[in-house]
Parts: sequence; C-alpha cells; structure tokens
Amino acid sequence: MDEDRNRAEDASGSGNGSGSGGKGGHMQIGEVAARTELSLRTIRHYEETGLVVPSARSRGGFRLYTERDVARLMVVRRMKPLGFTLDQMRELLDATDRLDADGPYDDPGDGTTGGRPALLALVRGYERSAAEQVDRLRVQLARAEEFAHDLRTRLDAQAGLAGG
Amino acid sequence: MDEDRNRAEDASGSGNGSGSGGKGGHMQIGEVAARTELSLRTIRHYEETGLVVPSARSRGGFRLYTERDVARLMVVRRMKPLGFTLDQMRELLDATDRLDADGPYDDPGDGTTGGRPALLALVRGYERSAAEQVDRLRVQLARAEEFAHDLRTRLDAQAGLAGG
DNA sequence: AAACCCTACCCTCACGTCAGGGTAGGGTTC
DNA sequence: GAACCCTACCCTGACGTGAGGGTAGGGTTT
Repeated sequence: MDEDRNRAEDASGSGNGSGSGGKGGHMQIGEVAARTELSLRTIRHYEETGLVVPSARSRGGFRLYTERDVARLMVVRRMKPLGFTLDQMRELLDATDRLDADGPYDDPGDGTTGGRPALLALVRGYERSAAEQVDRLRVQLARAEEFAHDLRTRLDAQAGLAGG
Repeated sequence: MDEDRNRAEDASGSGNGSGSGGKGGHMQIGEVAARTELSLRTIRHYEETGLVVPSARSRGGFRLYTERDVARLMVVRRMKPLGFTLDQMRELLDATDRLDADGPYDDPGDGTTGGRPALLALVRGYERSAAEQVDRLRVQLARAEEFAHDLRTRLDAQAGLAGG
C-alpha cells in the first residue's frame, strides 16, 4: 500500500539477512535507487521507455541490475539537467555503447543504425547541444542567483522597517 | 494556424505603424512576448493560473499589459529555474507586492492573508528554499559540465582512433 | 486585407500516486 | 517438517499533474 512512500530512503535492501544476492552479481531496484538517488518510479519509468533496461529478472520477476546498469543510470542522472528527452538519452547512450564496444576495429555495421561515421556524427551533435544547454544552465543559475539576492535584499529592507 | 511558431521571435509588433496603442499605456501580448522572451502560450498560461493577469483588455478582448505586468513577468522568468510551481510564485509575488504596497505603514490587514508578520515569514520561507534551489542548480550544472566533458573526451578518443 | 489576437480543446513528458497483488526469506506453530 | 504467518521488498496497471506546445476556427485592429 504505502510502500512507495519510503522511496529511495528506506529501500536499501539491507534490512534482513537476504541482501538480495550479493553485490557481485546483481542488485534489485531498491539498492539501485539508494545508490543512484533516483526514485523507484523513475527507475521503472526508465525501463518502460527503454532507457535503462535491467540486465536480468529474478524468477519471481524482480528487476536485477548489474554495475553497468547502475553506471548507465548515473550517466542519465548527469544528462538530466541538460533537458534531453528520455528518447534522446537512449539514442545517445546506445550510440556511445556501440562506439565503445566496436572500439578501434572496423565497424561492419548491421544496417540498422549506420556505421561508425553516422554514430560519431550523432554523438557530435549531442555534444554540441550539450554545450549549449550547459550555457543555458549557467544563464538560469545566474538568473536564479539574481532573484535570490533580490529577495534577500527586499527582506532586509522590510526587516529594517519593522525593526526601526 | 502556425501563429505560435513565430513565438517571441517574430511577434515584435513593430511591423506597422500601430505599435498597439503606444508604449505609454499598454501593449498587447505579442510585444510582451518579444520583450520577455516568453511564448504567447506561456503568457496566456500564466494568466490562466492567475500568476500574471493583464491589467486590461481591449473592447474586443485583447490582453493589454502595462510595464508593471511586464516587470512581473520578468520576475517570473527569473524564478522559473528555481523550480517553484506557478502557484508558489503567485503566492510569493502577491506577498511581496503587499509588503511593498503597504510599505512602512502599519498593516491593517484584511483578514484573508494575515498581516505583515505572516507575509514576512512566508517570504523568508521562500528565500530559504530559493537558496537551497540555487545550490541544487549548482550541483546540476556541475553534473552537466561533467557529462559534457566526458562526452568531449570520448569523442576525442574516437576521433583519435579514426584518424590514427 | 494583413497582421494580430481570441477561446477551446487535445497532446506531450517525466514522472507521482494509488490500488491491488506477488516474492523472498525467515520465524512459528502443530 | 508442513502449513502458516510475517515483514520487507517488489510487481503491474491506471490515472493524475505541471507546464506548457500545437491546432482549429473565428474575431479584432488598423
């Protein structure tokens, strides 16, 4: 019922002796949530959209995540503030995965996503818009600071009126 | 049809000699959009939620904004990155408006929102969470920069492989 | 008549929240 | 030692929300 109330906070999976199978293999969603600081709902949502799909499921259907999965989630967490959609993140993650996997070898390509040049172009595009978004974030931060400062100043003035 | 396509960019209202009635009085939404860099839809949405209601309407129903309205929109634009809801912004704006309006005089209060002390407490609360949100923004910016940097580094590595 | 505006409505995205049910693993009772 | 229970954790829908975007169809201003 109210289990999702105790979201990432409580769900560290260290309650009883179970430990969900040991860190070496895979962990279940609660531990992942604790480590990534993402909510259970968010992590499940990322699976729904195909962004981060757990490497395995238990017989009972529990999501089982590997360290790689967690790493991917961490990447997503970093990307989030850049304002990409989940679909875009998926595209980018898949592209970099393939680049890393194929490594220095010549990419045979499977016809579905284009070869190395196409992947590189795609990633470069994302790099550009990432840089732009960082700039925008900086502007927003500046505006926010400006606002916070204004607010403080006004409060001080009002306090002065009240105190004097 | 595609009127919202030419959002803030095109709708500067300075095309013909009209100027929508002279800047001294009030301007209509297109000019406001141009000046605030907010979309028409956004400005209308702010009215729907009671956040920034235009001071007047033309006989035909056009929204007419004053400089004060525009100033209020600018404040909203600054607050946006802090992640407040529109309702919260409205509450805060109304509170500061009242504080400014009542100025140094003793506030008689109208019983609906509490007197000066209540208003001040409210604004102080917002100031605190504004400061917190600024911190969060900084964290996000840091993460985003980290990500952008990673991406660049990876791309360089890939380019090296391709070029070598 | 061109440029601008209006309302009303539906759409999107990234989750939050609610409701009901299943699993994992251990303890208790007979 | 089998049946039962307990707690903590997990699951799948389905609906709600916040902040707008977009479109349709029509009115207004100049």
